[in-house]
Amino acid sequence: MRQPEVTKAAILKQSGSLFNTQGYKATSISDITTATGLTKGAIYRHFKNKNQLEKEALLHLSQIMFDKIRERIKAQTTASGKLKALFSFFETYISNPPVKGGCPLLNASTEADDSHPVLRKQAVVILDMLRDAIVRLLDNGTKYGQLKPNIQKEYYASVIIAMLEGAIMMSKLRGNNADIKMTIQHLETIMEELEV
Amino acid sequence: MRQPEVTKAAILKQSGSLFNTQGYKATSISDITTATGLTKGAIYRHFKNKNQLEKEALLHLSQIMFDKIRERIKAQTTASGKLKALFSFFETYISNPPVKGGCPLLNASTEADDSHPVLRKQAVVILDMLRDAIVRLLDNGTKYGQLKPNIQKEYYASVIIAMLEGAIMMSKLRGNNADIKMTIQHLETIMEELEV
DNA sequence: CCATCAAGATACCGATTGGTATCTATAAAC
DNA sequence: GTTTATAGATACCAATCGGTATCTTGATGG
Repeated sequence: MRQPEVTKAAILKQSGSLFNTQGYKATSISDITTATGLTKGAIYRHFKNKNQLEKEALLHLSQIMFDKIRERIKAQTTASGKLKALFSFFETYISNPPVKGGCPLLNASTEADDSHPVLRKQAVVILDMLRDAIVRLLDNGTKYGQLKPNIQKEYYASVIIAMLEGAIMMSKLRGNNADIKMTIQHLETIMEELEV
Repeated sequence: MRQPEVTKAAILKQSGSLFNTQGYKATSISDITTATGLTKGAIYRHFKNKNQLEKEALLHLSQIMFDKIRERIKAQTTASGKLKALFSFFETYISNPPVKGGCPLLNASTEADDSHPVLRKQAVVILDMLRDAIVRLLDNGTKYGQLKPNIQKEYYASVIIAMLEGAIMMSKLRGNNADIKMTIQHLETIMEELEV
């Protein structure tokens, strides 16, 4: 019954969920041992310290997120359709969250930006991945003549991410998805303006 | 030299700064005693427990924020000018922050939403105040014929707040104000569409 | 079937946590 | 000038923190 990879995956899954709901600092190693049924010995065998566990757990959370996004995007054929699929993914973030506790990028960013360089660096990487993905979608849209040429891609990527993350904060705080719905409605009108 | 109100104000100021940069959970009472030069006895005389101190400190932070916003808004005469003044206030949030550690609403929201009901409730109140202020600005704009009639005020308030908060997260994480600048540029084009 | 080595459990460490009980000192009231 | 109330200091508490050293257990290669 000894499967180190399975154990490590279980630690990442449980700790990721706890970090994303309670916060990184607020989640203790003891919280993770009770959640996993393992002991400190098992955890510190796979991760050299808590910082490293936090970093890997955040990466794991973002991978879950990106997998779900990719899945939805692949089902669409046009750039505009793919972007709208991305928006609708975020709309389900409140009612049917892929990971408990809201957006891992938002949570890690706000907790880490001033006091946790390791976590912050990992969050920057994730933000870059998200931005690059959106830029690529826009770029393909213009390349295949689905979107207007000369679109300021970085500009729209910033606007889209800002709106989605800000809306998640609002809806998460209020406990309903009214804000995220309105925000996505606006993002969809932006998209229509970009279509040829 | 005994001035309880002054002492309480100093505790709120210092603890607010610490909570907003390090996080609420990550800031200990000891951190606050060293920052203020006071002792635990002084702090627990003015606040019955840490939760209460956190709540009042968040309110104090938001008051600083709203005071600065009001100041800028008063200098403008039109609804559109007042809203643009609000945007430009958030643009200075990174380079010249009125409170260290980014937006108190964003920070408290993401930390509290799943695990800290007291702080969360206070954050909801602040979000409501911000939203109401924007709705009122839009309402006055239509009333005085400066903005188009039949504007969906709640819709635009949501969009504006989402964009500002999301942009602060991004710029704070990256350590530059490129994202917030682009986002505000977009908000200004939205405003121009709303003008008569 | 046994030796080996790593996976994981147990037990412990000093430091720090939020909180409290008690004491001292100071400013104001009379 | 003495009393009184309270602001604030000091000293302490059990619980918990992240981390480590050590031990036991289990799977595997020979």
